[in-house]
Amino acid sequence: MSGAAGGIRVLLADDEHLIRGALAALLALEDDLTVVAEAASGPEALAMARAHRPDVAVLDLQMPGADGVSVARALRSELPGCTTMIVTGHGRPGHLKRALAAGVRGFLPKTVSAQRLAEIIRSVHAGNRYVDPELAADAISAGDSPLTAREAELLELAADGAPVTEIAARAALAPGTVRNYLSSAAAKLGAENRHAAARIARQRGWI
Amino acid sequence: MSGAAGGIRVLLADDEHLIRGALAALLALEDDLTVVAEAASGPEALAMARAHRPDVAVLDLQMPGADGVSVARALRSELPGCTTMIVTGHGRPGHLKRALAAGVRGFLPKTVSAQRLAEIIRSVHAGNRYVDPELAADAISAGDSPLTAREAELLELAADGAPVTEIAARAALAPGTVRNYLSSAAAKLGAENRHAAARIARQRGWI
DNA sequence: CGCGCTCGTTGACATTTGTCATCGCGCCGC
DNA sequence: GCGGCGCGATGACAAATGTCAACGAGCGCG
Repeated sequence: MSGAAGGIRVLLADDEHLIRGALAALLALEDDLTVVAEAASGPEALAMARAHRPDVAVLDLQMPGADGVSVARALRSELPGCTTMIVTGHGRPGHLKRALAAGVRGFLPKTVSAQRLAEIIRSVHAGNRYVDPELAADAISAGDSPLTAREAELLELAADGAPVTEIAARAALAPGTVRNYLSSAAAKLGAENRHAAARIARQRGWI
Repeated sequence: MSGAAGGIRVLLADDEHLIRGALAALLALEDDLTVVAEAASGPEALAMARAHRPDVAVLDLQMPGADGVSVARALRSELPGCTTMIVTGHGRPGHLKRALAAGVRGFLPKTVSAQRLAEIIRSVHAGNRYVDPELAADAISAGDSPLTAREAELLELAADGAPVTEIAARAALAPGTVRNYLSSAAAKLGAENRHAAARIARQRGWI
């Protein structure tokens, strides 16, 4: 099931051409790694994976269409033999949690070096897991989301600054109910108001 | 004043090791480009520029310490012979405007290819300017900030969801005054309230 | 100079938002 | 079955926020 003579077959997905191309060139220097496909969006990454059946998929977290975690989840069911890794610029604790739940085997920030990335690709391909220590520490200290499903949902609707009446309309709820949930969410997050709460929740990756 | 035998001397500043390293490797393949220094933060970029006096400085917009535009401004006065370029993941219209005001000669998103980047480096080094067409269109359609200095200042203080009283204290103003500015800013931006206004202003790069 | 203009500032008033006490519902253990 | 418990929902009340009209300071212009 592993790569052919060329070594480990890698899929690279990142919407930033500059980075993707540069990365491809750099990984190509490693004898045992072969970049067999590149993609600039979530759907494209999926299509490429179906067509080229890579051993390892290196996915950016933020891509147009579908984020890295969604792609990883889809790959897990469609191509069980393909190991997935997430690479991200700014890692939010919640993302890491969701990524691991989606079967991702590696999670690291873009601050690592290319050589380190190559090592990690080999490592996860060999069956190990790798999570960036700092991101792991953040995730642990941030802990689980204390929000109920309803609270998270309403907080997300409130995140763009919409007034309560609009949120109530969109959620088909009474305005008072909405206020109550948001108030509760803000209290749990230690925020002064729902807007600050939304910021915190987003920062932690909880919405 | 131009580069020595090695060609155009380039400084690369980006906090993402992965990208910076990969980019350096890729640019090194071009005969007429030499990466003489790399930096992972704003201050480091400045120090490196002072030490190595590059012909062209390629700066990421978002870096720890000081953003690319600040670095460009500092370089403009300290090393007039050094041409500056900004490379960014998500370009906001206001950033482009500020960058041009800071004397930046090139502004492009990370979605361009490495080869294109090399061409643009040569072009700006030759005295031309380059602005990504799409970013330019965004900037033009977004237009100038309609906010007065005070409005922008207070909107920025309001951006993290702080209550009005706290903003008033930080700005040494009466709460009513703060409300009035924020209200005015929200009206100009077509927002329902100050939080939505802050989002819009940030998106447009006006704060 | 005196005029009109804009910006910064303020307090009074209406509206929105946050807090609280309360109620109904479904679920689990006993 | 039934009492306790947590979640979802609601309205009354208090506090924060947004809206409005107004005033003074600075500035360009006839």
